[in-house]
Amino acid sequence: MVRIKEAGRQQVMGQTRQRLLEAAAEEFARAGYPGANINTISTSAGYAKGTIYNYFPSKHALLLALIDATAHEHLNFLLEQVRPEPDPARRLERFFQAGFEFVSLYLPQVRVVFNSLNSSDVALKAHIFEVYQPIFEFMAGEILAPGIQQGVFRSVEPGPTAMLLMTIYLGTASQLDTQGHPLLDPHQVVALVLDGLHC
Amino acid sequence: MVRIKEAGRQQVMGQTRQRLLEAAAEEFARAGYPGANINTISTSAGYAKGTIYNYFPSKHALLLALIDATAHEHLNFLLEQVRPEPDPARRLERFFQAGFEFVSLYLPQVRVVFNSLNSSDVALKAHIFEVYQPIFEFMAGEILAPGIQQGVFRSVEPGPTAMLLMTIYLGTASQLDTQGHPLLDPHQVVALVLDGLHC
Amino acid sequence: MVRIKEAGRQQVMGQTRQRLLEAAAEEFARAGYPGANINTISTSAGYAKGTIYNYFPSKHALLLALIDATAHEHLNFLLEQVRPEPDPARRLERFFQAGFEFVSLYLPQVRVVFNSLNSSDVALKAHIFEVYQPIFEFMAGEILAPGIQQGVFRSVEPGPTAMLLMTIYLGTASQLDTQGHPLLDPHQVVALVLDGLHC
Amino acid sequence: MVRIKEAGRQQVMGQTRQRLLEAAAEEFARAGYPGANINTISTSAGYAKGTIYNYFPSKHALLLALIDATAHEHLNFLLEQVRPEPDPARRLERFFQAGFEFVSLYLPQVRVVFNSLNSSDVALKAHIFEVYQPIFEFMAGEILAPGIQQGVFRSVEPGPTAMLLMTIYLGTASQLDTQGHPLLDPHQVVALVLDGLHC
DNA sequence: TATGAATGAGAGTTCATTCAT
DNA sequence: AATGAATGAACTCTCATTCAT
Repeated sequence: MVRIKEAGRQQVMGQTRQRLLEAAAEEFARAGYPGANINTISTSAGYAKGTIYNYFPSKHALLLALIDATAHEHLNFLLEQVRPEPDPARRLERFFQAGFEFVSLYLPQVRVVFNSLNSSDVALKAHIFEVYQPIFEFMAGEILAPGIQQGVFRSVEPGPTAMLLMTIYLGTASQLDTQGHPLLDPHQVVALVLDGLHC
Repeated sequence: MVRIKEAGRQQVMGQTRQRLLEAAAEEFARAGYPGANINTISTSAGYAKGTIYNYFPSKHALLLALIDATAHEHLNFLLEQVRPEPDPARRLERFFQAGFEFVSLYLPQVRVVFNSLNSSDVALKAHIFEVYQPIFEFMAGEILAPGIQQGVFRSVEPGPTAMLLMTIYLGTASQLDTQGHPLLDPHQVVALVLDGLHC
Repeated sequence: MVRIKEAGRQQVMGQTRQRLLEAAAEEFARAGYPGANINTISTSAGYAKGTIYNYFPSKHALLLALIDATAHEHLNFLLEQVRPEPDPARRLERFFQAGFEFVSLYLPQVRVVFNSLNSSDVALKAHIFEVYQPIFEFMAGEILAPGIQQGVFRSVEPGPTAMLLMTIYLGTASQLDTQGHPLLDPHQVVALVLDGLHC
Repeated sequence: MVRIKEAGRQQVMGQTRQRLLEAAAEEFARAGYPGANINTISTSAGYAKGTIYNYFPSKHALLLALIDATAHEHLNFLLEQVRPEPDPARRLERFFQAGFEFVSLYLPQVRVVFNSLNSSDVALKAHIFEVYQPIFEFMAGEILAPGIQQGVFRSVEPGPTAMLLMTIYLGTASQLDTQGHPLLDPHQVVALVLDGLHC
């Protein structure tokens, strides 16, 4: 019985936490981390001001938690969409397509990550690189390396090229007009990148 | 005599304004606009905290002035470096090289512009697009269009492609390690882009 | 139970608000609106400086709230003291007596209203006239008009005369020496005014 | 020659000082003493910010100088207009008429004096009473006392009654609508006061 | 005498955080 | 677990005043 109660509480807590993270993404994306208002986050999630401190010890911890959760979702989404495709060139294409789709589904979250990446907080950037490491590795190890080996891609260095592609991906996908639609067509971006990589 | 005095004062005012803009670039780049501290800007420029308000009526006006000045320098620098080269492909190459060089010379300024571009302030983004319009036009009208006409580049639409290249340029050039060196080699970026554009 | 808790909280909030309004009256009266220090108000009410912003969104909103509350008290006090008296001349007498008494009971509040009336803020003056309208109407409609009808007062125009009497009332009642005692005897003022009005 | 130069300088200084005092009256009347901006005063008088400090050592000294100059003008104006009339009742009438006229001619100046009188700065109020003493004495000694002696006025105490009348005068004369016209008709005020004083 | 760049104390206001309920 | 009144450090901005020219 205690166990059931415990489980119920955990579920409630999980739901509350989830709502708070979503509201945090919106607010951080809207105003930037320093300009974001923690009280606004809590109330726009439907709770009182103090509630958020039952889940996150500080504003900064909230940002980190949000980044971690986003990286986790990001990776899962990409792996799920891209891995079924065996061909390296098509994988790269799918990567960009799925990536653009993820951005449109999780726009505030991605903007928070992307803007944090452009901040000057060294520790924060390091943290993001760390949690995004699996995606870099996936790009380098499961897309570029096989493509080069199979003679589909030019013989580039997988590491720096993965960095370049990720930079292009995040930079282009996060350029949006006022309605939130991408300024750039993912196909166009993919075309340019693929032409640049093909043998 | 009055004229000389007047000129002297203007020079002093210009110098002060210049110093304040430089300090503002550093601080905005370091902390982002909402996190930047105006008093820090003024004092780190060597003045008392109130002095900055003799030159810029508000924090936001300071940001706009900084962006305008940067766009102006940016354009002049690129035109001066790129226009002497007649060949479109080499022009594009020089554009990226000069662009990366400008970023390394004016790193904080560029970061401010770039981060502002990723902010959610619609009016601010519109302003940036407006003052950067000449560079877009230069890329579209004096690099891409002639290249396509001369059969050097594939027949892409100059407008959107200029946008894409500018996005790639700014996105890659502003990725820097902790020492301020670019994470990505401009040659590599240019190579990818040129291969993507060539016929 | 929730209800009781809710009621308790409302009471606390009401008490805090009340204390802040009293402290505001003192400070505004002492230094005038532009010279008043909001932090002083909050701390002299026994709270930290930020607390006042939980109750009033700005210094100006605080002034308006204070004026409204004062007008409300002012009207209630006068009606309660004056209405029991049926005779118009004695009503006028009681009006001045009760008015002077109110001023001595709510000295800072009245000074704030009176000084605001002498400010150059047109919107503010209009607001005061609006919230004080019921007292003007009481004077014109329930003192002067019946008095004229009953042949006790000369046949003056109730509207402008009410304005004149209110001006004299507020002007004389708010003239106080350094100990806060009125410089002028209400009886003397009433005598002058009544002699001026009698047939 | 030196003398002439000296005289010329004095005249220039007198003119500048005069302009500054006029601008100060406008600004103090508009915004109240604490809200008034010294730089605005100097520039709206046609000088640079610093100039005013060549004439008045501080903002407060400027206020005092303005009050002194106003009291001086006020007294001269009233004496000149009222003394030619020998009859006490008509003197009182002229006093109010001339008083209202002075207010309309020197509106900002009078408002500054009147508002200063309603401030809580004890020293300031004492100063005003001191410089306005001659007007009080004129009212008591050259209007009320003769009127009582000649049996025109009721046997009131000249001192407090002078205070009452001055309060009524300043209070009613300074009530103005948004166009700067008096809310109250001086004839009406005089009628009420005279009826209250007559035997 | 007039100037205006520079100063810095101090204002109004915001908001991350605490904690008693 | 949720609340929201209270806190006070820190922020943007104002402006009386100084002083070298």
